[in-house]
Amino acid sequence: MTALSAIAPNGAGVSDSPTELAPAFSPLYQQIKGLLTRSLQSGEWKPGEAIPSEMELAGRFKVSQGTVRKAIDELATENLLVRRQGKGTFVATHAEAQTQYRFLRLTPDDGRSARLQRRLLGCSRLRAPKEDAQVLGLKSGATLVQVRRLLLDGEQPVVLDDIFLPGALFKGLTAERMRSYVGPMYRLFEAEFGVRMIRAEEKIRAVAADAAQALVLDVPPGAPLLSVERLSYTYGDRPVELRRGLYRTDHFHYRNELM
Amino acid sequence: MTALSAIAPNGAGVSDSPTELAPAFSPLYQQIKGLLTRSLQSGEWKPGEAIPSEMELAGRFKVSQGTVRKAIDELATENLLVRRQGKGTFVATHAEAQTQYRFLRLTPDDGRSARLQRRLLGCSRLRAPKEDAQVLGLKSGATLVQVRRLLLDGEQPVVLDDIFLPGALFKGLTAERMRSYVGPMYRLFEAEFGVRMIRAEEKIRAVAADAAQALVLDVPPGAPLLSVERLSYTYGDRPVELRRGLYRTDHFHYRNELM
DNA sequence: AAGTGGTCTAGACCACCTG
DNA sequence: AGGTGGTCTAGACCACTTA
Repeated sequence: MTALSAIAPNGAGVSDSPTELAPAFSPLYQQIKGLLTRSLQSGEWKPGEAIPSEMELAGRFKVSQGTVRKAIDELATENLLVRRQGKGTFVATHAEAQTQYRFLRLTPDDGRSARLQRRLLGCSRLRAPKEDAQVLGLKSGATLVQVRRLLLDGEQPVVLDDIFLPGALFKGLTAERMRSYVGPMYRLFEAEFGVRMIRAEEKIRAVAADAAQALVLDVPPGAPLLSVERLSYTYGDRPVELRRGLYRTDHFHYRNELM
Repeated sequence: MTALSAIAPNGAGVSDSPTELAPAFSPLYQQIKGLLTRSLQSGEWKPGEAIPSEMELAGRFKVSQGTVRKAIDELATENLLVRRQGKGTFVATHAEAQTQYRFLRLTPDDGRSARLQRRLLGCSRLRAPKEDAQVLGLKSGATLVQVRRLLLDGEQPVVLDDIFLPGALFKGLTAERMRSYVGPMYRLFEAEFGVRMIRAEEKIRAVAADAAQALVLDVPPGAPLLSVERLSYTYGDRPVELRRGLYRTDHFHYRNELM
């Protein structure tokens, strides 16, 4: 029997009093979705790998193909899975060119497709300040890895940012390791540390460059910069990365689509 | 017979040579989606109204309910339709509280749910500059309506923006009409002019306030401001509104979700 | 009770990819 | 040719709303 057999058809398991405001009803495909997510989370299927076919999963879970399909559909629109007709369904990854810089919304004002270069300015450990610990769901004083870096368009600096990661999840992350790595950071994170970034929230403000920032970004002190604070989440909506970035927007802009 | 009867099952209508790179295959539900979109576009079903039930549409188009359902599903995720279990499927609108300020991404830094007040600073007609005409898909020199307004949080100005609309679509739009209207602009546009905003693209930059802007927004000249340029689209991906806004981000921030 | 959307099934067939 | 995802159907039943 599968894990599903324990769940009553109407999801009546725990709560059966209609006075409760609990979910009280969970469609089969949602339960399947949960099981699939758990397999992703546990690393049973790794980024880039194919998951079992719809038919096989249907057999495993003792439901029809259509039900599995609907579960996979939702995971695909959430960018956890990628469907490829004729080939299979794959665990999403930050490896492919298409999804590589999915989270970087900075675009050159002209149509160019600039590939920004990375320059590491520092990598150190520190005790998490109360506030940072809180947003990352850590105890204040927990160890953080801080990575400071610069992104350049040719010779011109464009982005200066600090990346904060829970030390417990990123043991062994060093400047050397990152310098020798070509490709997006998020690819390194998922491949080397098993932490895959799923979604992120950003808070954007306009700020004036202070003296130090101005120097690094090669702008006059007081120049307006875009401040971008990003909190990234992994499976199960667990926050695992905090970024504070400063973007020059004299030749680039942050593009966004509202839907 | 319905409009569908003219479409061969394999979409083989026009192009049948496999050497072409044309779509060459369009699922039934996509065709249904197109027909539904046309009905929305033509105003057959107005914002807020219910569209026919799935069964009725299935009968009209001579397809199964499941196929209609899939078409509606996609239109619902694109926010063109809203499903309400037990009641029906409705044309989306900017009227409801939930979707009212869907496009305004500005949020107070503390958790408050600030309701910004609108103050109209001007409303005039002008000939479209070449660039503006181009992004709006108009001939340069075409008439534009320009609306300048200020959004305030209590006494404090937060947003200053200019709205540019094609004059041909917004005949009779006056400052009086807008002043007497309570509720979101986009609600007025869809209710009074039949122009419904579906989605938008924004370009965001950090800029320094010039003297005039600083005065209106009550900040020192040179203060950093968020520049937000928005191009809004209606049915059929036709651009119909250009906005240039300046946001104070000393107590607010632009929030964004990356997925 | 009747009507609506929401779920689930079983089966057929199509489009795409690979060996 | 055989496997995978993608489409479509017909029918059953469930959940929610309204009258």
